Amino acid sequence: MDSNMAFDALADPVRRDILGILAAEEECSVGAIAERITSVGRTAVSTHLKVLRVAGLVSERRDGRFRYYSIDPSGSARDVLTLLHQVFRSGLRSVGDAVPRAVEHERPA
Amino acid sequence: MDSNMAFDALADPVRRDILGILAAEEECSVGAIAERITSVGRTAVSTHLKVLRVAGLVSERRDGRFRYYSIDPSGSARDVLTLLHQVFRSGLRSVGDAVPRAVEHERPA
DNA sequence: TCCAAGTGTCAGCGGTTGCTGACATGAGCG
DNA sequence: CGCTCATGTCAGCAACCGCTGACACTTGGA
Repeated sequence: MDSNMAFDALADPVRRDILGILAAEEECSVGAIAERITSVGRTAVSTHLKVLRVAGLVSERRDGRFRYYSIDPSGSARDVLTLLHQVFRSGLRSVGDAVPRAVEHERPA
Repeated sequence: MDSNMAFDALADPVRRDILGILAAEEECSVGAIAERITSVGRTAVSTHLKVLRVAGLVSERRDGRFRYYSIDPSGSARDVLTLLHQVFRSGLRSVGDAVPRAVEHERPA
């Protein structure tokens, strides 16, 4: 039941902001993320990244003094999505159809 | 920005339990739900249902002294799913395909 | 009209969480 | 080596959250 932590991690607006940045940037160092997050300091960003990593939503790559974080699409996000689909199945047929199609013409920056 | 409340509502395990019950029962009174939730009392269940309702995840129908709650698939759950799909797009192609198919052979208890 | 059932609301408390500043760690560089 | 940079970790505090018991409200029925 790893999705417990994932749901918890997703509940924080700052953490969702971080995920948004990573979704757009592909890979980002802690400092680069902290520069964009103006609501809290670097320490808080570091802690948030740990929560996201433990929850299995992002992955970490170390390179020298830097640590690069990126979205982990094969992590617990799958469980979250699956669970939500099971609960809200009816009426979500359109989302399940529309979203993957919208992904097609998305520009990978 | 209604999905903020939805993410927050989904973060609580008891609330996810309630959603699971409603997903299986189609429609349920507060007392019936509280009977199945053994971890907390009726008061807490009532409060949780309010959170879920304000967040746009469940809908309420009043009938006499009873209040029947049910999943609201057209509520903010769509926004949550859409947002998650946008963030975790890559590698979720399989989920977007597999889940709706898996729903087919789900036994309507 | 009175009472019981179903539910919402509130005060109060205990536990949790998130933020910050200070310190620790570890890698590059002179 | 010694210094600096990038980052993690910790203590402490303030804010928030969830649970419960008591009470209020509404509805249905005798």
